Amino acid sequence: MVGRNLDPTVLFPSSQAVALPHDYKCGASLGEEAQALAFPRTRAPAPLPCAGGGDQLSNQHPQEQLCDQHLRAKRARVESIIQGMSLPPTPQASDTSLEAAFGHERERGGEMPQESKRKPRVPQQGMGAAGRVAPTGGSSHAKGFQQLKEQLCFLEQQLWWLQEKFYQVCDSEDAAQTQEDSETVQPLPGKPQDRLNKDSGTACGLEEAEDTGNTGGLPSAVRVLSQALKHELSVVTCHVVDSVLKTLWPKADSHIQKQHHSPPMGPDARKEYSAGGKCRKPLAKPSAMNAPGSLGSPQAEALTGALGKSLGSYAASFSSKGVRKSSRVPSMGYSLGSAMPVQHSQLLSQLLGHGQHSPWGSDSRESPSALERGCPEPLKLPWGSVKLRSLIVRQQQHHPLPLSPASMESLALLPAGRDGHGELLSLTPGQMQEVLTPGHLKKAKLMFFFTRYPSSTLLKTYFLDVQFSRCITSQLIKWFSNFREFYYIQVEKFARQALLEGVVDACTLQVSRDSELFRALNMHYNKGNDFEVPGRFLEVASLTLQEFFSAVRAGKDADPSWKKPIYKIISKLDSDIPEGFKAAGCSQELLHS
DNA sequence: AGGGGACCTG
DNA sequence: CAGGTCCCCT
Repeated sequence: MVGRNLDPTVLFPSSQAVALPHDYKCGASLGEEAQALAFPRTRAPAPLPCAGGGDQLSNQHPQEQLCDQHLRAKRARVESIIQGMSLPPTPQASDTSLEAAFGHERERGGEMPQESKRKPRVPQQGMGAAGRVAPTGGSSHAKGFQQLKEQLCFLEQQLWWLQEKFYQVCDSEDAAQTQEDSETVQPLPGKPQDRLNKDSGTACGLEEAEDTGNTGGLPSAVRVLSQALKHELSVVTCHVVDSVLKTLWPKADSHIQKQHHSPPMGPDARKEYSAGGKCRKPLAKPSAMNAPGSLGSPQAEALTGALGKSLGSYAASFSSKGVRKSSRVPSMGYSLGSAMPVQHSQLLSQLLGHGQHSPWGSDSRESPSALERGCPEPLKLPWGSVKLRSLIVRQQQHHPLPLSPASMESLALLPAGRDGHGELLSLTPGQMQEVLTPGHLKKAKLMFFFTRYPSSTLLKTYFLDVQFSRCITSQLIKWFSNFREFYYIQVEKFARQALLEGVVDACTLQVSRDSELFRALNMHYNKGNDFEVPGRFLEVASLTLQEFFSAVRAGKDADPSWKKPIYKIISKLDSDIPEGFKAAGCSQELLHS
């Protein structure tokens, strides 16, 4: 499936839509920035109304003064809103200043050419507390707070985007009016700061646009439209702000407390969290992502593992034993509290008519269950994407990039490391040791239903996602050797049992799907019974049983190598393996099915 | 499930 | 010698 890679332009297909000024600052730093950007230098250089800016103001046209005052008042309101949103939830947390928290982003902002500032800059919800390398000791408390800030930032950016969206509509209407300003101001095109400050007063519907004079010259119909749109925008904005305050703060407290009482995501905690992922999943959209059998889960878990392990915080695997038929809700264990921003981004996307194709890339992944389709398309990625994925994971380790939960999700869709747990060990260059995973084992077991004696060349063609080495090859060979061993032991056991039970005719020994022998074999090779065992296997098993029965009855088992003729017979009964097993990543999916 | 050794074979 | 098989053991 194309589009699963992590090319930013793919991750953010409508990056223009989410484009935010690169130098946009979250939280406390916003005020300063907004001042600088909101007011053209040629006008009042951001004086406070009662702080001695009077001289400059008095030089201005009375109407301009009025306008300035309005603008300043509105700016103050917006700033207070945003600062309020960014305030630390607890006094202890206030020592981590937002300035410091986003300092690196500020630095980056200065280096970027202005046009590229529209690059989407979404905070790393997914990495959050778990995936970030905390430079300063990094107590879990601080991490939690840091993450909250990032969530805020995320929401704020959506606010900006919302406003920009609105202005895309209004721009054409405003063009005539703003042109006269542009002669003195020359604002950068498409800078939301400008726009925000132009219209920030309408936030929460406190005032309407006509006060600002923005719509002064417009025809009344356009004006009505403009006001209606602004009103809608205000309502949406209010909802977002409200939900930030309502949803985030209580959560913040609980998280921070929780983090104080537990070590950062030990194996047990990880398991708990994975299980609890169901509950934390956003309720917003029942479609797509919450769909039972959605493919998000296993890979997401793998990613969770990758991220967790990237911290070296734990080394335990947590292979899911979930049953496929039960509605396995994807457990997006990105990190603490990540569900909320996803929810909001989806909500906003829908509000803005993006539907499933949200700029956060959380496209629907509803699809038939993995085995019905053979192997899922996200897993049919070429090995190159694994490298890409590892690259990104590594980059996130050292230089965390702002990745939204949804983009982390996309990342999760890439095949994890060979081990199926996304261990970074296998992602590090030089140590790119290919390892067979539990998923590969399961795949091999299923393949055993078709072939008992696969050659190494055959194995190579069916484990395309494995970089074969001498070790890998012998490991796989060994697996099948073990499979055969178990298989023959079982068959021999049942053959002897049949003999003891007085079976006379070997031909009466048939292995059916409800026979004990089949159940024993199926239990081992097809645990979970989520694979339709081919009828051919039953025939082979029947024949094996008969051969063993006959041999034992003939007393051939006195010969130490009495099994070898049987092996020879059985080895000729291999059948073709379905092509579906060739799909790269199939093993990953099988592991979780 | 899988490690390891003995043994066979091309 | 490498690859493969079998057997024993944990």
